[in-house]
Amino acid sequence: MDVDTRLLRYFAAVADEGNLSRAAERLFVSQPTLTKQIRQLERALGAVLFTRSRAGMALTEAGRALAARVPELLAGWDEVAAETRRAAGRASRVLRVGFLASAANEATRRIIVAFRERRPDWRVEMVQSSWGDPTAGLAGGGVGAALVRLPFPGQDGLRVEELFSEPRLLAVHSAHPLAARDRVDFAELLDEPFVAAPVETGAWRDFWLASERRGGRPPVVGAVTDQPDAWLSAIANGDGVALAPESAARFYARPGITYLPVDGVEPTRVGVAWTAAGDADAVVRDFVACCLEVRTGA
Amino acid sequence: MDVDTRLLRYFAAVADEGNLSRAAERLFVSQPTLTKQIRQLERALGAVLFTRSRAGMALTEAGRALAARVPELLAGWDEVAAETRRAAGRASRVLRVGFLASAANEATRRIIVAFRERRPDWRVEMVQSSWGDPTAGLAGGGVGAALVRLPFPGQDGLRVEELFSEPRLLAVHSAHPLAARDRVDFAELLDEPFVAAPVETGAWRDFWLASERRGGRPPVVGAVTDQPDAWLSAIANGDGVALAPESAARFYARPGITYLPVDGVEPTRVGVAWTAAGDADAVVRDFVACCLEVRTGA
DNA sequence: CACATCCATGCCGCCAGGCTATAGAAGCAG
DNA sequence: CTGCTTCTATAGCCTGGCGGCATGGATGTG
Repeated sequence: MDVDTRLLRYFAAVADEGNLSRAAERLFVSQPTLTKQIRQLERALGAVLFTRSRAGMALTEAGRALAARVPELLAGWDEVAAETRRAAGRASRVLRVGFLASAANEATRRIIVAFRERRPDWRVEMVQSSWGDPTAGLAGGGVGAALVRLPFPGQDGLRVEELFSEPRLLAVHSAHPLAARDRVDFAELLDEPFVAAPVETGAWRDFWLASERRGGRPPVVGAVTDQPDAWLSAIANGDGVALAPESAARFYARPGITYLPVDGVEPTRVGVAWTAAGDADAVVRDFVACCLEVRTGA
Repeated sequence: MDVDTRLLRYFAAVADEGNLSRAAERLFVSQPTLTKQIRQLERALGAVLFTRSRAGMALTEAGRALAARVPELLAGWDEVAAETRRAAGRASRVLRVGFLASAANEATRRIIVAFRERRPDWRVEMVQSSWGDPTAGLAGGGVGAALVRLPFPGQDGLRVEELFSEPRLLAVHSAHPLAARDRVDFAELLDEPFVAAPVETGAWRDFWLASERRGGRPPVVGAVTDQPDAWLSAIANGDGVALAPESAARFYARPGITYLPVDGVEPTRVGVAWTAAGDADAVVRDFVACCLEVRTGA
């Protein structure tokens, strides 16, 4: 029989959560959709996978058998898709490099120029990711290397080299009372609503909320965004303030947004990341070498 | 990204055939459908998988990378689905037994009774397959054992025990000139149109066409069917004649069909088959033991 | 007993998979 | 050289599936 990996992901989420409503929320679909999709998978397989009750969804023996194997199936497909993309890139001599927001700022250009000098018959294709994926595409296998902001979830499973750091500023809408200040201390911001990254980005979101500087107090979240333009709009609309790299004042200068120096928060660090498999790839190694070369020269 | 195994099967067929039109025919979809589905897979992956030309579809480097891995992905899913079904069967103490047409004739009943005596808390669920699948469901993993007709393609990869054999008769429609005969020699039938099984059943179809008794002459195929009722209809309609097990005169007695003894063809052999994994399954072993027990008593 | 929470069903809208018809390009045979 | 064949691609249409919302039934909780 045929199956869509989407159905398998749905199944895995329900198996993991033990509850259709929570799994639906996690998958960004409605609960009736999920109940119908799970039923369809059961019909297609000819096996009951869950027992239903007010307490939620408990796996049956067949369900446990499937739950044990589905992760490797999904991972297998992801790996094959990634290898296919890598093969496509090699064939067309294109290195796909993932990035978030402004990547490595002005250094990005110098890195690409250096790479072109080193490998004139290759070109770099910059592939933007949302903040929902702080690995900038590495996790999904669609890119060979990525320019990232540290720290981020999944970092431990990747090769990472820090390139440089830059101080962080506070971004506020221009009518905000703090906009007239020369600088602000983070301690003054504990009750300010913040524009945050999605919850599933974990440590990355905590970093940009400066959670470890809040003395255990939870942040006030005014909006959640995962792309720069949405983030800028939320700030300009007064939904919240945000910590931003210093370069944002140059790369994201926007009417209605003021950037202020802020004391009491660590600088943000920019790095280059790649997968362990990239170690065996001379093209990826060359790209990383160019990043490190540009770092030294900066 | 998500993918449907149907798309991967389509890709594999095109990769194998090198031609959309032939692959479409093999997959029982139209050529425009296939061209659209392959394009969609390429868009989803972000990689060109084929170069197109009047000569057909040639794999690119990315296509070759994918083609190398897709069979194991598809086999992996099939195996997981089969294991899930087996787990479901164990949980509900149901042994699913595949069969074709009349299974093991009257012996079927005796086998099931014997199995019930041996394992009173279990039951047998008989699962019919079409002749398109002479393994009677074993290949797809939906059954734990199967009552089969020998020989059949895929047999070498399974465990098989012959149970008994029976002579073959000729089935003709009652207005056929041969219907009045007491018996017929196969040599007289070389120019008769035959009702055949699907081409992809290979050796099984050859067996039922008695191909090795035709001195190299290709059979005349009047119709192709894959289920008993369609087969009987085709014979009764005069589309062709067919070799049939002797038991067909009892199990498929039909107005308008006459069964005649025929000389010059081997008898048909009935067997029980199961997968190598079944050796480790005590329930499957017991079922096979019951089959052998009934064979001895026959 | 009222409410909350869980899963299931019904209905609707939109989109995807499949079809037929047909077009364009290119190779082949006469 | 021309007509035909064969290959893939596109357009338009139809039907079924995916997803939503509204709501129902069952059950646990305060």
